[in-house]
Amino acid sequence: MAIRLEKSFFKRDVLEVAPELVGKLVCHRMADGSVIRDRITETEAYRGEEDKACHASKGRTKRTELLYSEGGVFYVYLCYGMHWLMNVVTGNAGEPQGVLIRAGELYRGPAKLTKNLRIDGSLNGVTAGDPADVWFEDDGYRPEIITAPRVGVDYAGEYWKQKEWRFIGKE
DNA sequence: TTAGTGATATCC
DNA sequence: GATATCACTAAA
Repeated sequence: MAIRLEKSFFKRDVLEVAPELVGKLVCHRMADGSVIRDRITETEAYRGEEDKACHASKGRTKRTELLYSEGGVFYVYLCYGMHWLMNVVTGNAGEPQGVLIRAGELYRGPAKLTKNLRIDGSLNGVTAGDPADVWFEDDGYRPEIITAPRVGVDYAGEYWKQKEWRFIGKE
């Protein structure tokens, strides 16, 4: 039996939420009522203004403002003009933190995942669960988690580059 | 390895 | 208004 994750699940430190999100299911209800699901196999944590790889490191702007809201809010970002990347804000309001959903069991790769789940900018700022049509489910699956350095953060410098804030579910 | 793509931030 | 940047993918 699958349990829908409560908003409180996201109101914790991103370093607690990110690994726990691995193995969970992302669900998205379509306009016609059908639901698309995929199991998360890989996440990454982005935390704080001091984390140069985090968008919030550049300061609070219209775009990053969502990261400062409280846990459970989706932060969907268009990258390279054609790829939507899906994040979930964690922690309390005022603490810029977020989990990037990097890959699913069916759709590997952050942009493929959003493409196949029909995630796009219209979901930016939507709260998970609630009346929203996007939410997370826990069906009891607990994969073994392995950590690794984050991807695509060369520009963030050695210190942040080496942080093992990438969480991958082991088969 | 490179092209393609568009929103955002930063610089006039 | 103009340009540089970007947490990517697909094709070669």
